[in-house]
Amino acid sequence: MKTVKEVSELTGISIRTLRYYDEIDLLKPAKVTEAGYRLYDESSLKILRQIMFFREMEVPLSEIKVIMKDSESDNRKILETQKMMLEIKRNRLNGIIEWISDVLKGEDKDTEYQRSAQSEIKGSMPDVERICALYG
Amino acid sequence: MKTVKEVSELTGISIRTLRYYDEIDLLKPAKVTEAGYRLYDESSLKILRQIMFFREMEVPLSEIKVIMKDSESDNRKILETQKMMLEIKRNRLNGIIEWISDVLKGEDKDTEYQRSAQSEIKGSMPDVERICALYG
DNA sequence: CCTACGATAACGTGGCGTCATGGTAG
DNA sequence: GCTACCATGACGCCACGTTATCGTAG
Repeated sequence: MKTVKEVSELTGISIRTLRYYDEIDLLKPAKVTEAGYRLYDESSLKILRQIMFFREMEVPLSEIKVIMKDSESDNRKILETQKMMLEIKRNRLNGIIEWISDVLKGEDKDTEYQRSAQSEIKGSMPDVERICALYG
Repeated sequence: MKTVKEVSELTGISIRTLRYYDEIDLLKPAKVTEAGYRLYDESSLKILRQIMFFREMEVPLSEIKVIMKDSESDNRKILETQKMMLEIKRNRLNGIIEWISDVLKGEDKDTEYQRSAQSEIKGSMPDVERICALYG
């Protein structure tokens, strides 16, 4: 049985968010103590990780709730749904990456994209650092 | 010169959002008519598409503003930043897909994941339809 | 008794959606 | 003069972050 702080540290989900998920009946604690303390078990963690996944896929919490209820305790079904979503997303990414690569190639020959004042890779791209900090 | 509705239909960005981006100085219209009508040109559309990209990558609008200002008119730099972000994301997706595949394989032999009441692929996975409608 | 951690209000924020009300272009 | 579009408030919503205030476990 884990407290909110322990779960938070294990999963990266904030305590506030755990409270909120309890409030909207998305993830109820496995037990609540006399004093009202939320306690989570292993099964809670598993559900929470699935919630985290769908959230990363930008599925609204209301929809996640339905999914989790529909496929209640059918782990394989959830995993297959997740795998499918990931593959769709990866394929889309590959498409965009190819497209950008083409544009970058085309830009060297100045096709359709006007090139800026020589580009010259100035300052080794400070943007990249910003993004990595945010995103990597 | 395109009106808000035209831009909205071309890009899928709502009129409200265009107004909001104007309001927060993220994307100002190229011109404003006497009567206050917002008018956008080709360059506006290009910028808007870059904004859309970063938004899809979950970069907050405040950060997008900085990026767009930093790399002002340096198209190649923005594109390279975007390509890098996409590759990072794709690689992460591949990792997760592999992981799920392993879990699904392992589950057949009942390793570590308890299998649900036989799974039996019931109803050809209604979740999948939900997700596709939302997500595909 | 102190400190670290728990709880519940309750208000704030980002990124818009959604009216309501009124001006404008063709 | 009608209709389709434009504008500006202003309030609503989701998914939390952030105090503020108070109880509790060790």
